[in-house]
Amino acid sequence: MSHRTVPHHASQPRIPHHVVRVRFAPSPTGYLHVGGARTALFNWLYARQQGGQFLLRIEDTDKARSTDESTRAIFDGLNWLGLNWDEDVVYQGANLPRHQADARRMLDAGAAYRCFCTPEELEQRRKLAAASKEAFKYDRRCDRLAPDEVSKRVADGMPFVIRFRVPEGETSWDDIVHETISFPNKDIEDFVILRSDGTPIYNMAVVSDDIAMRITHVMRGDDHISNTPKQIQLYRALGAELPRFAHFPMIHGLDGKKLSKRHGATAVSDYQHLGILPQAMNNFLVLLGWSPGGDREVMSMDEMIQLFSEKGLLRKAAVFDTKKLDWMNGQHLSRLSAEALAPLAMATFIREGLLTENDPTATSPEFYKLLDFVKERCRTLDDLARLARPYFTKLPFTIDPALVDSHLRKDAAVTKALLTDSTTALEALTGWTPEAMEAALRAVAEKHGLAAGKVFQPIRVAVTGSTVSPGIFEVLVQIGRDVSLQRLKEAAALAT
RNA sequence: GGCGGUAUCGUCUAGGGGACUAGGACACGGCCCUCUCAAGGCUGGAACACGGGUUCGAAUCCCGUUACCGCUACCA
Repeated sequence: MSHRTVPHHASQPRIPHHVVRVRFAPSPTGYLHVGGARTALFNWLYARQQGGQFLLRIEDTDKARSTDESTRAIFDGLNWLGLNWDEDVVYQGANLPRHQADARRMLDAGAAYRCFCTPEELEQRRKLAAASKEAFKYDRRCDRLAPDEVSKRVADGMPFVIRFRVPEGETSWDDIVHETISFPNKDIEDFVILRSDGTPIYNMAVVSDDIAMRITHVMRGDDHISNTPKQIQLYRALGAELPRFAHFPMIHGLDGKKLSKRHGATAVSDYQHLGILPQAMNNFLVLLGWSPGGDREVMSMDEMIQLFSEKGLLRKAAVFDTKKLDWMNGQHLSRLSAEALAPLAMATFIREGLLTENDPTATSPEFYKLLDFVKERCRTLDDLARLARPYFTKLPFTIDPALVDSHLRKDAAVTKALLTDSTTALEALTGWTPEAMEAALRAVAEKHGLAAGKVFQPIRVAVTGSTVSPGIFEVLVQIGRDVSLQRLKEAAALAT
């Protein structure tokens, strides 16, 4: 049986055929999860590198599961990641008339036929096949109906679906990731393209939309590999040029199973709220299923665009193990200039009460200096806010009671003496410089017969309220003379 | 069950017939640096699923087995 093509006369916007057009087509049935984000990222990188277009299509045809809230979550996630899309968002549900028209064209051209079998009958036959351990495949009985009989049933108002008649032969394509993949057509059943209520089935809607959107490269998860031969048949029957296909490997959970909610944080927004930088998230995701080759790992967005290649695409599913994400975030955090980091850290600093909306200090040289001061020892934005807090000297300052006990009240007498001597020594300084402080404080340590660290650590706790900070002299400079001395005195008072 | 896909350290990966006593990164251990914590440096343990071929030679090519994953709806 030879397949017939349907003339394609819908008018299309004129787009040079060499321009790459890719799309991300999520269904709005939940948050944007990391697997979807990775697919979006790959498409975006490819488009940006090729100077093409990255389009967004919301596949909202499943009215029961789709929500506006999910659509917003997808927008928010993509925006946060910086994966900006071109042109208007396409809502699949709005294209129903075209989906129906395309199905109709195939029916009229004889590439598809009406099927009057009810879901119940089909279910029955499926069970029967399963019982005798046979693979069920629709037996085309309705394709053998006489034309008169078909007309009669239609006239009688009998409900029917439209099935695509899969021609004989073999369907194969040159996948960008997998090279040649091929399916014997005998293993593809005559699939439904239009339901009895007139709405399209997934494969129908996708192909109709991808043709209309002039998609040149369909790049998606490899769970779509077995949909591809069906879609290729549809392209052919519709007389449309085939896009190139790329099937990316899946992302699995730690247990090797398909990633799902029970694997913990899988929404990109989870990581946003955990203080992860968007570029670190992208960097981490891009390495799941792609490698630039060699030892390259930490990359800026621009570098990713430049380096992204078909050749580096992997075929094996990757396990989503976020241990490396924290490390990667720390790398990006320290490499970012304070000016670039400040806006990214804004939300966290506001949440932690260090800044307010539109705070002028957020763009001040002092603030940038502070970020540079602490960023290297941070892995997340939360770390950054925590470490920066002691230097907001206008804010109330308290020392964690647990630290008061462990660092000030333990050996209270010695600690008190150390703190008061240090305070006196620092007060006597003519210049508030690291060099002068170091000399003075090491002298204090010597006087007490202690290692310098034994003096520095109580001071650190006294002035930062923490056991972790940059070098203590720089800390004292950053905090300033008056506040430093004041905090030292307060800490000494606590050491009893 | 049928069809399709995949298979290198715990994890992410380099590797595309000899350069492999298999490299890097995360994580873990040790050491160095050091006023704490990071960062950084050095270092240790840790992998080519199995079996057949092809070849002078295979992690790399072919076949099979096994395991895992996906699809198998009038879901997307």
